[in-house]
Amino acid sequence: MPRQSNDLCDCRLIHRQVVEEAMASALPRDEVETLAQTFKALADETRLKILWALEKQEMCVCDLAAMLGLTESAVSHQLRLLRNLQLVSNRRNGVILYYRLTDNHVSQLINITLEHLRD
Amino acid sequence: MPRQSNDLCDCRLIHRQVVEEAMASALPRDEVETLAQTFKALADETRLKILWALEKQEMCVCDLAAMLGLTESAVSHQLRLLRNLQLVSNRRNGVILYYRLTDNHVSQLINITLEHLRD
DNA sequence: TTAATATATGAGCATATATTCATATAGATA
DNA sequence: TATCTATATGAATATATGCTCATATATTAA
Repeated sequence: MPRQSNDLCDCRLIHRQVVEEAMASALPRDEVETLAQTFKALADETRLKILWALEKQEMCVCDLAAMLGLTESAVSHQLRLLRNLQLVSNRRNGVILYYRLTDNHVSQLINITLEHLRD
Repeated sequence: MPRQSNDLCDCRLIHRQVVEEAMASALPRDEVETLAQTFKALADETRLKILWALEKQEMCVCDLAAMLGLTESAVSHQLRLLRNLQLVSNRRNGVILYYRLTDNHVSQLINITLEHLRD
């Protein structure tokens, strides 16, 4: 097993040029992280259902809990995650917090992905 | 705490109509699952790097391992996952398996998401 | 056939994640 | 002020996930 300890790695290198090209055109570290973080937000059925519902109308925490059949605590935890990523925002009306999508980027992503999956 | 045991759920129901509308326009179960599965595939930095690289050129397992600084076993496990979702395919040339994207749907999704993140 | 190489796979481990339960907080109401 | 309500949060738990190590498989070469 030919190994080389150079600046690339310490495992086998069959196509050195290919590897160097791939590394040269790799995504910047921060963009990979942000991409992964965004897809992680969408990689959960509960969050997908929440985002899908908020695309149509704003909803409070207990409405979402009722819709999902989950505790309000579970929904609140997920909303915090989505809030931290600025995917959802809320407005307060008295005691009730109404959640909505911050913008339409997320729902666009979901819809585009749906289209891809449907063909 | 007013509770009702009806066909919706057993938690508080503040806006019954809103909840019913949300449930009526909810995504079908299988589409939510497929969506989540797809986003899960993209929700990992290693897999994103692999897909990004394969968008430019086909690569074998050890090339990918060299590029990523991971063991070939780790890469092989991720490739199996991507293969099962039919996001990547391979061709054999002797002992070497060359991996490529099955189609351009995935890279389109990544690129669209990147654009959204950049503004 | 035997040995070597490239990749695949199963088990195990460490970490991440989603939910629940108990409790805290903030605004409304008496 | 005191209390109630809607939501938030921390801790705990169960499950999922990514990687490593050891081993298996498939193709080539001797």
